[in-house]
Amino acid sequence: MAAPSSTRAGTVRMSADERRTAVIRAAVAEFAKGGFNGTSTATIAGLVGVSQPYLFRLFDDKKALFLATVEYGFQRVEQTFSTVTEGLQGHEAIHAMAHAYQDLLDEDSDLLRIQLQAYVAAHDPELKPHIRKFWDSLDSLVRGITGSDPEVMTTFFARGMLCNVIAAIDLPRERYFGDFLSEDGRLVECEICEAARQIGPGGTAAGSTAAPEDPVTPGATD
Amino acid sequence: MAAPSSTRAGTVRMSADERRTAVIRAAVAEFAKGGFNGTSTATIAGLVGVSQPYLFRLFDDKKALFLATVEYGFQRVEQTFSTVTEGLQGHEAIHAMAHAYQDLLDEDSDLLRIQLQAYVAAHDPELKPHIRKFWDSLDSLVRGITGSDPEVMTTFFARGMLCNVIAAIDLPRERYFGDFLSEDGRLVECEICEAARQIGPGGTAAGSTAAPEDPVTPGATD
DNA sequence: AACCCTAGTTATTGAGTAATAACTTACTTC
DNA sequence: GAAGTAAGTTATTACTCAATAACTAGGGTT
Repeated sequence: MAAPSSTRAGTVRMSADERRTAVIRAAVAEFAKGGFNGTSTATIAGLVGVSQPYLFRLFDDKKALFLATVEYGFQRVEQTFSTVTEGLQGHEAIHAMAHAYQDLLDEDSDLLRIQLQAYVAAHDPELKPHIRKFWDSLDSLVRGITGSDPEVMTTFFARGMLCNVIAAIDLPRERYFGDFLSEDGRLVECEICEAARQIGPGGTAAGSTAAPEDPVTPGATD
Repeated sequence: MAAPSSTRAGTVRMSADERRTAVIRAAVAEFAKGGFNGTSTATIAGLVGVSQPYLFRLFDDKKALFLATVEYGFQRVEQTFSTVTEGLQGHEAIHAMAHAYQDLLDEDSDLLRIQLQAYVAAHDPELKPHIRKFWDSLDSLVRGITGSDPEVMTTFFARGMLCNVIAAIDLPRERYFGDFLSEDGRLVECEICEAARQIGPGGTAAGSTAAPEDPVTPGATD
């Protein structure tokens, strides 16, 4: 295993794929803050320690970079859902997902904020079809777990969007979700449960938040 | 009543207040599309038929213009809620608000989209306190009607945020709300009803959508 | 050692954009 | 009708930013 060589400026030299991954990771944080129009490619490049023009050899243009970043964000959410629902079904699985998503408020609010950024960026006709695709993918995943129960689907996504807004404007989470938390901070009862209980085995969910695997580099040794 | 005189370029001459109103109305549409960073002051100025520098005599800077526009958007929503709940209380009032908000999807989706734009713009520390104030104002209004019932509050705002996203990425409204519509297109049953029924008089709501008065010019003769 | 491929750089351009300054035109009022 | 005030303009600045072009350097392979 050759030691990674470094360029003149001290930057470690990587394969294009590795660099792309690094860029996307940094871009999540920046785009989550500034959105598509409020984030410069120079800022992202600076964050990963690479020159601004080099970004355009890794990505066709800014939109491609943005889309790759948003896709990564959605994938991480999907992976979180997949992880926390492993071995669960029906009510318990839904409960676990809702719980996990709310926990992202504390653990990785960038994932929530970049979703909102994606939605507003969807005004661009070039971006919109891709962003709808990401949404649909998430919808499919959840739909499979809820059994397409329309009430549960609506409530689940509605509450998710409220989480996103809470993250964006930094509202205290307890304002809208606090009453469903027990003293250990875990979600114990909610309307999703109410509806979900009808479609699967009941009981108190054993939902715990798993640190989501990174979908950009499936087998990466960080 | 003197006929409005026109300037050399054919633009009608207005009082500063009237012009500010006109600017804000145009700005709603533009900011709803492009957001704070994606909308140029020149575009807005062009839309109202005024030179770009003149905007800065009507508003301190771009942020002030944006905030005035967002405030206007929130006020219109509040006014819609006030109008449709007139004479109603409890379950019926909540139902009417939920109904009215969903109807904005078809009637004035800019009001929903500019909300999302406000939320993402709240990353700016100068804007955030104002935007939270707008949110809190809306929260108070709804809270007064729900009697602060936490479950209803959460469900109501959650569904509202889902509406916003549906407007932004142009999802078919039926996907998440369609099952609660009867053949005449009106909302007939939803979870909000379920929860709301507990806090007020039951029955089928007679909610209808009122065209909201314009809060920018309270007594304007358009 | 000559070649080639890939990672990366510097320099530059051209367009867009918020904001300022200084000027002009119209209405009002004495 | 002169003077003041309020509405609006043109011209300009200082800056940011995406994207291109052209160049450099490292590491294999033959």
